[in-house]
Amino acid sequence: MAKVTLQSIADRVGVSRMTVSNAFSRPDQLSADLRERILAAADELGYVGPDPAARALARGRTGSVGLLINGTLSEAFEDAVSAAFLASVSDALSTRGMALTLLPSSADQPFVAARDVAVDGVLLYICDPTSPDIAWLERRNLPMVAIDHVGRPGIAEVHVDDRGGARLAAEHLLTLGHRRIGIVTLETKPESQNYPARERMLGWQDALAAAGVDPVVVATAYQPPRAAYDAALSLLDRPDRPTGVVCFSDAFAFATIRAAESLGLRVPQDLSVVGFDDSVLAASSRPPLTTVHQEVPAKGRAAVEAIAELMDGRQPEPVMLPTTLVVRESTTAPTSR
Amino acid sequence: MAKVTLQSIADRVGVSRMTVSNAFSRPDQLSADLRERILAAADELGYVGPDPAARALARGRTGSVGLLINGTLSEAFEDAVSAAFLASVSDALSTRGMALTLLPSSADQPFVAARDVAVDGVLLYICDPTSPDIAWLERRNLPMVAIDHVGRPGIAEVHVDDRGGARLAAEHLLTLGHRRIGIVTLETKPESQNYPARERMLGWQDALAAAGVDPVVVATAYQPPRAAYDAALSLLDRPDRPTGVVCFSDAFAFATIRAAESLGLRVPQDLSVVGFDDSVLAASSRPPLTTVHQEVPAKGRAAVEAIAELMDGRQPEPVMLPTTLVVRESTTAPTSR
DNA sequence: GATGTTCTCTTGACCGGTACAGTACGCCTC
DNA sequence: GAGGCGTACTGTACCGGTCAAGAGAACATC
Repeated sequence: MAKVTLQSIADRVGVSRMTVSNAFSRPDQLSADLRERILAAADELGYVGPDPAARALARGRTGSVGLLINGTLSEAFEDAVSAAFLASVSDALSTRGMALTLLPSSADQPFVAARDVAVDGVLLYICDPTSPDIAWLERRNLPMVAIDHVGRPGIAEVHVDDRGGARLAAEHLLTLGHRRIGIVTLETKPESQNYPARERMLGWQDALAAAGVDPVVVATAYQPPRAAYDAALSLLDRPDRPTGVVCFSDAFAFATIRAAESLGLRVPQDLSVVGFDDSVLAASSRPPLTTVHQEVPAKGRAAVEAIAELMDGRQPEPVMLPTTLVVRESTTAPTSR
Repeated sequence: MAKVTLQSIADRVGVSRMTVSNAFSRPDQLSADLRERILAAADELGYVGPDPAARALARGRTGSVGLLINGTLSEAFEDAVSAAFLASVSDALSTRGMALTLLPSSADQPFVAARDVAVDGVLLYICDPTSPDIAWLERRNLPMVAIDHVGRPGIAEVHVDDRGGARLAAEHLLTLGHRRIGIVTLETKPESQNYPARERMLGWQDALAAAGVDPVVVATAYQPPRAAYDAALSLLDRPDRPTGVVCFSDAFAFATIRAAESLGLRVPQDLSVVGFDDSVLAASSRPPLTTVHQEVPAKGRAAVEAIAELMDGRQPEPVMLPTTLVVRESTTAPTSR
């Protein structure tokens, strides 16, 4: 059986191909009656609808937005926060009639998704700004929105108030009376600045410096929960261990709590722990985690909003979403010792 | 500035457009010397590479595979197991030079991704086999692979030995000496049979029936952890409560453990709990969860393998991956009471 | 009754590539 | 030196749509 195209339907009905195209894509351009007949004929011939690839070429839009993530996606998905972000992005896109295409990083592979996959715009989620993939995207002149990290000139931005949130976390410990405070965070390599890690560090330091407290910092390369656990151990397994710890994320906080417990310390009695992100697990963990809440779904929606504006030729305002402290049961006043 | 196409490069170098195309897509078709010159000219003109949309139309392949998930993606992503599956799919695809496009379900939306998005094949992950989206995909004649659920004739399948794994879980409790056994599982609506839920139920029943044990079943609509928690509560908050429980998933098991603890029951001393999936959280939870292990990354790879075979015109064998029991600390012999 | 207007449908060009069947030429073979 | 063959490049016909401008008829306007 020959392939069914607009032309075969047109021949069948006795109209021009363009009219058939309009029947599908611009119903207001023809009479309702004729449209009915065309759709009937199309159905009869087994036509499914305009071919997406052909339409993409003709229209200059593919109807899907890319998401670039550095490293393997496994890492990204295993984190509750990124998973929630992805979900909200995808949901927001679909209400606008677009799909989400995941662009794997091209590291050590001949296939360069950023060059070879058809998309109308790209969200940069956890990306090294110096990555060659971003360079490809720039050459393609694709609209880009950077989430949670500073991109380059010409790249729109959506992020959260990491610094302010971190400040709240540290101030919370200070207000409770803690003075020996530890920080368990992600190592920020100088060349590939992890924006949230840097900003959160600044926020903690803001608050601690204002109170004249000198924190003990342990930082780890990205590989929670194992690495965070080890880092936390090294922080806690010493005589002058902190009474309170602020952590880069909830995942880091959970690792820290496990490390504390393995040393026989109870949270929060012996150690107060503050997370960051307020992931779905934070409320139901034991003890329920005091953490900094960020609006992940709103972040996804804002990113989609921004990319849509760019695709329409407008220039979106940079977005910075608020963070708030959520006090649960993993923090309390230090016991005098 | 005019758009750079193969033609403009061809004019510049003084060769035919086809030769330029070959320089990019089939390097063996021209001399290395000329190819160099063409690439240099392309670079100079700011050419990025063959336009993906045009190439997709001409070649008849888009280079991306769709993933259809029923319901909002939020649900899918929040589950550690599906997230891991997605990650492995995406990684496996990228090594084959393909990207993954997420196709949101069309429920209550005018936009039908299954009809309008350009993909070369589709993975059906957690899909109602009767969904209209699948009907669209069938009309488009796209290769399809169903994961974890029975599709229809013509749809390849990849799943795990749910039934066998469930049997192992139940036999484990029986071997430990449990005789009052509960089941906390997902409700399977008759019309949209959830394949894993049904198969696992069969597996539990296989083992329990063979031992002459009549389980107490509580099933819940899909909305863990809250619904699973409530279901588990109703199971445990009675005088003749079970001493051991098998659960649909690790998430259900965690909910069950929380429910038990809220009633003052200790796991495993007062209640043994077995999960399913062996998600990343199972080993590090407290207590570490006895559960049924399934090879999620292998499942992703197998699905990609199958879709690739279909795209090559071959017919893949149905795949069934093994499951194994992983005994940790959430189960023990029942205390006589 | 000449002059808009609106509604419907058609015409022709174009989107930016790739497939396939040549053609031209150099080299080897006997 | 005719025939055969491999290499390097070209010509033409698609792939299956959409856009923008135009043509013809029906209806309204003055």
